[in-house]
Amino acid sequence: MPRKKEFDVDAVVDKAMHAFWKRGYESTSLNNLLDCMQIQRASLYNAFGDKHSLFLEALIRYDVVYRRAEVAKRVQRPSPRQAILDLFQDAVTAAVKHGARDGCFLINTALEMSPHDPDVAKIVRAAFAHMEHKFFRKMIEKGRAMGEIDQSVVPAPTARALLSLLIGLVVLSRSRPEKLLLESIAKEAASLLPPVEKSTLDFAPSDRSQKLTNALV
Amino acid sequence: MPRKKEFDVDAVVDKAMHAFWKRGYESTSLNNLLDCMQIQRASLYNAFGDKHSLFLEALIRYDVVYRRAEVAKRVQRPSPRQAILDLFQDAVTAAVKHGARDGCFLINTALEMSPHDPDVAKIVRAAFAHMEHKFFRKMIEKGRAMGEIDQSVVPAPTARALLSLLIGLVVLSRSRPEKLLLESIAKEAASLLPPVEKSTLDFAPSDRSQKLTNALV
DNA sequence: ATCATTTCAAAACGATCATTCCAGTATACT
DNA sequence: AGTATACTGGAATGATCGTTTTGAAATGAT
Repeated sequence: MPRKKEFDVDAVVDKAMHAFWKRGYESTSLNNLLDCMQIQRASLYNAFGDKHSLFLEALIRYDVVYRRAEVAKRVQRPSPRQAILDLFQDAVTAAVKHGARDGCFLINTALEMSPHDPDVAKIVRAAFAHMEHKFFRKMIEKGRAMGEIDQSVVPAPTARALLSLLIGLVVLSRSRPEKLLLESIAKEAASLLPPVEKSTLDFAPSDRSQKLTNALV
Repeated sequence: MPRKKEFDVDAVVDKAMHAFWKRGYESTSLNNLLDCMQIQRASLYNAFGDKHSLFLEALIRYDVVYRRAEVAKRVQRPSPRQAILDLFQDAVTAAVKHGARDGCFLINTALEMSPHDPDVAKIVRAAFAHMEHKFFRKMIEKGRAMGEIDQSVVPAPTARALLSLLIGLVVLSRSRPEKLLLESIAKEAASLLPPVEKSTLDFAPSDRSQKLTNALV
């Protein structure tokens, strides 16, 4: 009966996602979207309803395809502590690389729309929570259990601090994409994750004093 | 010869600032602005040129009146370390307080406009740099000199990390304004600023292990 | 072949956008 | 008094916004 759809829905949502990612919601016009998506007006309204619904689909797609899939890969890494530090390093590399200055779609959206748009707020909240619990906290707990991260590191608050540090890094990268600056932030993440102490002392010096400590034992 | 201006320019820029702060640049229409500023169209264009110029004035005013004046007050505090921690605590309090959910005008703008607007980018860059150098780094150096912050804390990278942590906190507060979550981030700032060790050991344990360390001496 | 649906292409909708222009009036200087 | 300027209150501009509608061609199942 019906004629078959002639475009790949996922593919055009992906294109819309990149358009919204680059310019935000308000600054991306329907004409911009149609140019990027290479479909007709009627097709867009038929497939997605309206601009706002399309945006939600694009945002969810970003969360699922870009963030959660990425997290799923990284959680399998053998060293949880290194997985966290690598995430920071990769964020720096991505921010510095030419042409990749659009930051994070979720963070951009969190500021532009979350406070005024409940639908968006819900997605953003869930995405941040996922990153906090399913990556940072999980990796810290795993690292502690493996004896790779010191027991003095309390998983929940440290996970939050790492998320906050990462978000700050991404925000800063949009106005100051200098590798040195961003890298020194990434390095501070390590300070929040002191490795287990090999010394016989029953307390844990910070990562910063690690060298001196090792000289003592 | 000329008739005197009948409105206080600073006062109307201040009102425009709050309008832009709340909704961003694109979502704030001329009519919105006129309603908030309580002046006529002609007066706005005569006094400021156009919307974009008005925005720049509003952004500069926010930086100078809100951020730099605030920093100027805080740098005079007797305890540099406490001044930094208080800044975080105050950020949490402001974010949680009802009706104060608009975040930071500079951070909002950094994401909405910086990548596409060189004029804005310049102001934002300078504002972040001011916060980093004239507050965080300066306070760390002062704290080290006073013997309040451990010598193992390297001022420049730690200042950057604290700025990043603060920005992350403010971003998160817009989608997850839960006091407990934000407070635990604020507390982690202390981990980056270990106080000087009173023990006879010549290395510095982290703030986290402070309690155990004190039990030893 | 018929009919439902999707496609393409374009026009048209009403609303809103930033900006300009206008006439009329009030104020402050020479 | 005269004149330059800033005010008020609108109207008007041209552009763009998101969305709806229209009409014709293409497609797929009964």
